[in-house]
Amino acid sequence: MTTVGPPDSESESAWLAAYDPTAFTPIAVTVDVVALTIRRLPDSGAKALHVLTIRRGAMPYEGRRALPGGFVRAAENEDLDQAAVRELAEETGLAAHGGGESGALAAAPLLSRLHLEQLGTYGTPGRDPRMRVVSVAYLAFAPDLPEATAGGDAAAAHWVPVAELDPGRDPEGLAFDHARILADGLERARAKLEYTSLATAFAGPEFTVTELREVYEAVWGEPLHAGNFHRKVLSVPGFLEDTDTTTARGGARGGRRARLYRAGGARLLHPALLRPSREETL
Amino acid sequence: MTTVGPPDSESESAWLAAYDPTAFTPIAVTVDVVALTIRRLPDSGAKALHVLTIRRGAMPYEGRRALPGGFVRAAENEDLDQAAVRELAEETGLAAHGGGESGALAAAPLLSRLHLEQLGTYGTPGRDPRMRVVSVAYLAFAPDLPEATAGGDAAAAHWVPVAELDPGRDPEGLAFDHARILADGLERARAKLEYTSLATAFAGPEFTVTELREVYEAVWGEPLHAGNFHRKVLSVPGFLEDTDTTTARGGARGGRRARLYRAGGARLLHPALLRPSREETL
DNA sequence: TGAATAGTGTCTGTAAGACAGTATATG
DNA sequence: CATATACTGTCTTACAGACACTATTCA
Repeated sequence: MTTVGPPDSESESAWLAAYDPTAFTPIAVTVDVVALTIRRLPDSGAKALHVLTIRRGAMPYEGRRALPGGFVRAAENEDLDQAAVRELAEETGLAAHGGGESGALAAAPLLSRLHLEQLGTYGTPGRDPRMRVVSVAYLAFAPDLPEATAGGDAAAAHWVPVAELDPGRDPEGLAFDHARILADGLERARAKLEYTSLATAFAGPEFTVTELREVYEAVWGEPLHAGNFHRKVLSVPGFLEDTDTTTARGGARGGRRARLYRAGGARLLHPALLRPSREETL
Repeated sequence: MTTVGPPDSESESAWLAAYDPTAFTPIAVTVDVVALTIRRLPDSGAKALHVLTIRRGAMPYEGRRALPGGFVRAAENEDLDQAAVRELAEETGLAAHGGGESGALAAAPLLSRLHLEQLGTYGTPGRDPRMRVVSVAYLAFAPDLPEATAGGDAAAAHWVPVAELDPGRDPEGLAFDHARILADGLERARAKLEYTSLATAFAGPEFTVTELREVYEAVWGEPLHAGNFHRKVLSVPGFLEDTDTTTARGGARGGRRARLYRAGGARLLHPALLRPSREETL
């Protein structure tokens, strides 16, 4: 650290006025993760979008669902992205909960197909009743992950269908402002499917066009025309790459075998796959 | 503030382990603002996109350009958005620099047509050599503002054509990671022009189609076909609203008078106005 | 063989871009 | 009138959605 002169409180060039607790109101920095995956509903067997939630084990909002998250470990020089990966790994139990700095690294292989991006930062005073907390929210997409098992905490982590958390259907709602964060994350995810190849992050390394369509249907929450979808995705350059293989079997009750594809190199889709809805939404 | 039990360091439900300086590495929270406007270049007279910058008056990066920004005033319960507006108002001198909590409010009338949105959060360890700083970046769009005058600080604020800050043309570059933040802000602005009515935020309350086209050309940095642009923007429902008036005069060297429009109610454009570039960008 | 699933052909309406033309202002 | 600027017509190509059709596999 370089030593600098007098404070200049109006710009980043200032020294923190702080280190004097009487003049400095601390702000805690946390990360929260909206982790999305697609899994079958236990009852209907239909594929639906799920979000990872925990049960809070302490006040406030004790017993309520919340998004996984926690403090950024500034003392360990932890980056924001690292903190998000670490929290996700700990909550899903996908990495040994050995704690310490190895957490994020140990998770790397299992979470390798994970897509992670920053969603936004939520820092309204009062969003946490205890103190001033600024939370950097992340959005994570992953292929179907194993049932989450709580890390070391008392909190139990579970995949919950996003439809169950819909305001109105959910009597209690998520803790803090997490309902808002989730809503922002869902809108971001829905929009990104339109013009990026993100949907492939929800699928395995090889997938059929039908499986890809089910991803779009689960995230957008509406059925798509199978035939037109098929022709459209194959016409986008660089989106899908043919593996020249097919599934081993057709449908359970008959049906043609489906061709297998892997994600192509394109990250931006031209032309885009626009959502059918949002018409006359004036 | 509610009193809670023992710390549970893995989730937001924890008390800060801190207030004990030996166990707590503080993180400073700041806001930085990418403020964009469109003004004529002094020499050519052409309209170009400008960004607001200050000259740093203290180490590190003393004398270098930087984005305006500063600490969030946690002690005053300041919201992140408020902090961004306050910093912008102070740096542009658009509000009395009376300081204190009235800063943001006093700026409201003058900055009323301002569009402000969160851009992203930058918190990589080491981005500020002095201490750990997490900065929430904001993107602001405004019609041509008066020449910025430094607030109370020694720093001088100026509108700079973004082309001058292009890596390669700019020998020294912006301080900290502000070049990256600016690049992210520009890409966001360019993308948002495509599918939102944001361009009208750069224009006055009433404007011609040609003025609107100049906004798109300045932000995208490439010429557009005047005729096709004209027909296209008028075909988007809710984008433009006819005022049934025209400009007082035609062009300086002859030419028809242009019809005046104001921004319509639509915030999302259907169909979108896609950038001509980005073709075969595979 | 019948049903289920995968994939294709074709038609229609909408929209983008190229380009040329018309309308109305200034000097 | 020459010229500059605003605006419109029309043609071609591309793409989205509707719908019907063919292809292949399973029980």
